[in-house]
Amino acid sequence: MTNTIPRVRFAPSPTGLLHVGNARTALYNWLFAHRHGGLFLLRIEDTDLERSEVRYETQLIEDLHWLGLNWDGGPGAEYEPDTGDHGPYRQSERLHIYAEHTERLLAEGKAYRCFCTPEELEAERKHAAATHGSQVYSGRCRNLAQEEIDLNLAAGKQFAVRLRIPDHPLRFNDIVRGPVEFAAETVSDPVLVRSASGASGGVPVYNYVVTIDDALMGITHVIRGDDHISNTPKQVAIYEAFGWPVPQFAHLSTILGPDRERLSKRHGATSISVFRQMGYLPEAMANYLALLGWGAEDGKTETFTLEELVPLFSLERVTASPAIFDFDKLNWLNRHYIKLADPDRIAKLAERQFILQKPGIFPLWSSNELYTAETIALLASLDPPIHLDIPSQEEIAQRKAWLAQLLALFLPKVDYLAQLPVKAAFIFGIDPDAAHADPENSAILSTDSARAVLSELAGRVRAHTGKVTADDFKTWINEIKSATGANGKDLYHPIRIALTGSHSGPEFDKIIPLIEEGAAMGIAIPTVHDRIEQFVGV
RNA sequence: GUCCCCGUCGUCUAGCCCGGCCUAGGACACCGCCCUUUCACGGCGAUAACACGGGUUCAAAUCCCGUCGGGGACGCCA
Repeated sequence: MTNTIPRVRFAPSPTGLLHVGNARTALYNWLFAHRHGGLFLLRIEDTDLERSEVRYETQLIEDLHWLGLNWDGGPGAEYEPDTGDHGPYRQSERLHIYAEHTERLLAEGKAYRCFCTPEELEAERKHAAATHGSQVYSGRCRNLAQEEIDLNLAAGKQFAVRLRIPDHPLRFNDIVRGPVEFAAETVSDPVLVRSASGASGGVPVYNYVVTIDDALMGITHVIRGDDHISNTPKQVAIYEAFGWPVPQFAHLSTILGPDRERLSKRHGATSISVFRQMGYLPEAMANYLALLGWGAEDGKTETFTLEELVPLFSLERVTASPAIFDFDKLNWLNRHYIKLADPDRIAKLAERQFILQKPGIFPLWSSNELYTAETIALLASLDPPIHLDIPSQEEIAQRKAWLAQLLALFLPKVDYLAQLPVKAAFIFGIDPDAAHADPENSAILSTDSARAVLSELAGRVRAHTGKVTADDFKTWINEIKSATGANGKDLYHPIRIALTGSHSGPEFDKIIPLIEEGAAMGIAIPTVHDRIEQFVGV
């Protein structure tokens, strides 16, 4: 065989949202292809007609693109250099191909018809579990006489097609784990094609089609999850039956939750689209996934872009042991990339979180610029005219500047963007009763000094007219300091509680303008005056 | 139960293939200190691991065997 370029594929089934484990598999395939100048294909494994849904395929493609991955063939590919030779890329569209191959195996005696009913097989399995434990198919239909087969067929008996597993050990090379060998006796004759009854009747089975597809698509390296290891000997037998070369395999270890069980929804977010909605950045996600089961050669570098990853990546360096998904480390990377990211991009994403969590604060219009002056004028000139209540460019700019101020204060406090409205909640008002009731707060507020500080503050706030500036506030604090003798925490804590509901938070210099300017531009925020009045009134 | 895979700090990992440079390196988290009215950010620092038992060898995290522990597969699911 001549030197062909490596060809890899990611072959998900569209039966649910893209799980982080599969996303990592996709990423490693992508990295491998790019590292070696190979081709990366996306193939949709939709042979389970009952569970496959188109919307999952659409979502899958979107999630993969979001992560920064692209592919050279398959649905959503940017270009398809070899659709003619290797497509289509949905298994449901390849059924005729599989049928031809089945005929061939049957004719050559490498596969046989199995007339066992599901009930019979179930009983066999139960019996095996109770007695010897090895749940290998008995091979009852393996060597039926031709007359018997004809008789069954004539009687209209349903049959599945099974592969005859050869009697030598089945071996393959795993780049991550080294050579692996299965004794023939431990491998069941796998069903290749389902029997005719049922919704998926007559449809070939995953293990079979995956092998045919991989072979026909010229896949040289099969990179997938390690839950497929025990399928591999069956697939090797299929390659052999057809006389095809067996590709290299690389089985990636499972991703576990903190309790060492397979990562699942009860551990928290597991779907790429959920992380995305929570406000994780794709570069953080990709970087984290790359690190889960792989490490750079220097043993030190941990932050990379996809482009930086490409020349460093190699399957030989992929870890064989299972990895526990560490949300803390993901968060660290996300914070890291939030700091590096273009502020406008973060602002847009942040705004979306506010729109979803605090409707009315950032009306939808501020996040898009769809309405140009021309559009507005055109609509107004119609008969009857349509008037859009659109704020001016200045107003929009104002709000953006205000958001930028807010982000400067709260971005350093969040792990992901959905936390923003929560961390900044006090800006939009506090519950004075709850603030008083908090045990830590009430301890601070119960001193005479605190009472004096707040009454001094209330007096000054009442006497003041117009916007309170950061300088005003600073002056007041100094005055209160000399009037009451309070200093340090005794001085600042009560004031901070009155203003924000908590004794800790960003500096007054930053909070005061944010509150006052926000209120002035029409955002529903209680002013400093209202806050203090309300708080001391309780 | 049978088969397969895996086992270095709490977590992700470097080192393992090609024994000595490993009194085992980095990162996240945790803890402490500094900065700071406070919180966060940032800076500095500390604690912390070769699953266990046998070999082989002058020398083992590294090679061999066994034990234990964890995970996966055993479907006419993918």
